[in-house]
Amino acid sequence: MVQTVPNRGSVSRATMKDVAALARVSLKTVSRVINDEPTVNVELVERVRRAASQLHYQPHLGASALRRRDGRSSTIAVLLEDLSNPFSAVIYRVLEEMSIARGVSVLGGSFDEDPQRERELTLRMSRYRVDGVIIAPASRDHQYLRQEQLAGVPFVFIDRPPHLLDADAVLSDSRVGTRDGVKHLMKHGHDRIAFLGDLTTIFTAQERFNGYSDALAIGGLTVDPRLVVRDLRTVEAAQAAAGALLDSSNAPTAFFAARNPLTVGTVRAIRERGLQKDIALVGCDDFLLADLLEPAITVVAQDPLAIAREAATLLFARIDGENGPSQKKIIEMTFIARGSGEIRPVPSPSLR
Amino acid sequence: MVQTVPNRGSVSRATMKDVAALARVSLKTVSRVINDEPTVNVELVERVRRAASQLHYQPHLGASALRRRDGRSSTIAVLLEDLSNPFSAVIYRVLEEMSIARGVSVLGGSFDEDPQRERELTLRMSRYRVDGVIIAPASRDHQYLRQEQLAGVPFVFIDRPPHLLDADAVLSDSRVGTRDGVKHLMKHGHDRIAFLGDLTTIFTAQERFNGYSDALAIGGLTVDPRLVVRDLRTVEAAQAAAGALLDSSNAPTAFFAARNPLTVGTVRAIRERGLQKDIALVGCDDFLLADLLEPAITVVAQDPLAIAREAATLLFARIDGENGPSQKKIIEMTFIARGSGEIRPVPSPSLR
DNA sequence: TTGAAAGCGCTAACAA
DNA sequence: TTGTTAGCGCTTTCAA
Repeated sequence: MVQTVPNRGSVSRATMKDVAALARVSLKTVSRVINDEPTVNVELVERVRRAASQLHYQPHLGASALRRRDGRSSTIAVLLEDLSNPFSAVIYRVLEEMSIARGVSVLGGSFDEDPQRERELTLRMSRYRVDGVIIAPASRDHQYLRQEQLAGVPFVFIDRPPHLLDADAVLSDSRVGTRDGVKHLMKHGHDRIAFLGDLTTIFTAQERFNGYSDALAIGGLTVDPRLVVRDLRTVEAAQAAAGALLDSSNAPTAFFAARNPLTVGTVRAIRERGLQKDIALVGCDDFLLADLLEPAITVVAQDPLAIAREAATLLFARIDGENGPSQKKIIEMTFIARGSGEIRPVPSPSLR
Repeated sequence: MVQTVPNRGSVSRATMKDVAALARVSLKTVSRVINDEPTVNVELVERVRRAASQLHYQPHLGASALRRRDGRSSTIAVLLEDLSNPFSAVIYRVLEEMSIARGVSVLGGSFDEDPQRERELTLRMSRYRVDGVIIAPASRDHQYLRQEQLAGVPFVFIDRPPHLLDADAVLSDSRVGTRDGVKHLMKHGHDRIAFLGDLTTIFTAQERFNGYSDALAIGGLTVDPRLVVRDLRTVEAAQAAAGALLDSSNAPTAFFAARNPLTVGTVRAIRERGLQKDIALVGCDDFLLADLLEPAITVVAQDPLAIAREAATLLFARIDGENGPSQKKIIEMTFIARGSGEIRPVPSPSLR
């Protein structure tokens, strides 16, 4: 019954023609039954269904898409920075869920902040004739997508807005979120707050830096460039940068880390030096177990679930023919105080 | 230049025919150039390339697949429990990476341990005529995939083996890994070790329980059913179960948590009671920040990277025509001592 | 080396 | 209500 050698390609799949022959009806009648068209005699429906099931018939979506007027492939593309990072993974999962409910499958892609790869992946998706695209872009020039748009493919940008292209977008209010996070530190007496940021080319990284500047300005402080380190990508880079700051003669009393891995790197640097009770820290983006660290990490959290839901809603509306002006949805960030952001500055000039 | 209203569907895509007309060659010559067939005059190649680029031509993979002999869709399916959990996310990401390198895209799906959904999703993938499938199944009967296999679609099972179906598999050595983890606790003086496990229907969950029994047997101990709680799915459920055990009259001195969320739930229960210095814990599966908790969590780690690499290698070999007997690859687990597993039992009979 | 004709599996348009 | 014919965009086959 169960064979030892996987039997490959020995049997070809049944087609509508085969089903039609077995059910003794025309090809078109099978097509009608498969597509649930109501104008078919119940008896024939029954006969076709039986034949299809007997032959294990599975419709060929590609062939169907090729011929239909709308050309729909029942596929969307979801292109994110890195599907293995928790923020992206949650977004992907929600999009998948909402797509499945519509009978649509998801082609996924990651491009790690590489604009060149973004372009390649996106244009590759066009070869699959996806019905729509949700993208968190790495590049800052999206004119190359214009042709796709003209061909009728809707794009929804998430996390970062489109540049030189008119398209829907769902964004977090990073600037305000960061501003509030930094203000929170200032309220607790800090005036030497370091900022660790991601690539300056990334929209949200820039927004977060702006929010940091805003907060300082509101408090009558100015940005001290010696306390700002940007273009950090990894836990290790952030750990090194935070460590160097802590070891310097004018060490900060608090950190704002503008992205998950940078927060983790900062925690490590602070821990290494045994300063976890003395140095304050607010992170951007929540992460699993942030509440189990000691002290627990205060963060400004994005809402990946809400972002994904909004994005899917916008995309499917476009796919269904909505063609009003492009929409921009802003999802607010949430401040979560847990301990690390409520540490007051240690009065002594030398911390160690 | 940039319009206000996204222009949808106003322009149709260029086809090979259009490119042929512009380049003043036949359709077939365009096909040859697009497919990099060597037998085309350089001058014509140049002309076709120019025309294609001018028209923003993108080949239609669906149409191509429909006609070609091998019917390849340049697509594989990756079906996992939940793409938003870190273990799955890493696997997905690696598979995506290896696929892209071959010019193949990935259709993803999650089915949350629901056998019914597994079946629906997998059969849906068949409508896309995917070239192969990588699956971490929820069900224990995979005969329904037989037809797909016969139609030439290779399947590679990961994390859990195929049942009633002959197919390749890449598995972790959960039983041995767990056994070693539990033995480690016994070596540190524990003889009342609780086991928290996932759904008993899940292969790996069963294997891990067997490993636990093995370790106890080797040490001359027997399984105390009052210390075993299974069918736990969430952090909250594990937290409640671990808490109840800790509060009981014969509380364990150590825990083995057979899956990530269960480990986290156990940590929470122990913390709530201020017992983190008294109760030992070994978790199955590593997780981010396990080393930053206090105490840091000792785990038996799987290697999702290696699993994904092996699985992709097997799958692509099958796609390339390899048709030897089905393979079974076992990936060893790694023991990582970090502190929580090295706590010795507190001598006093009442811990609190 | 290049091209013309047929047809992959399906749906649109129309006829019976 | 059912069937026939044409053709979606491409590759195969075969002829030039």
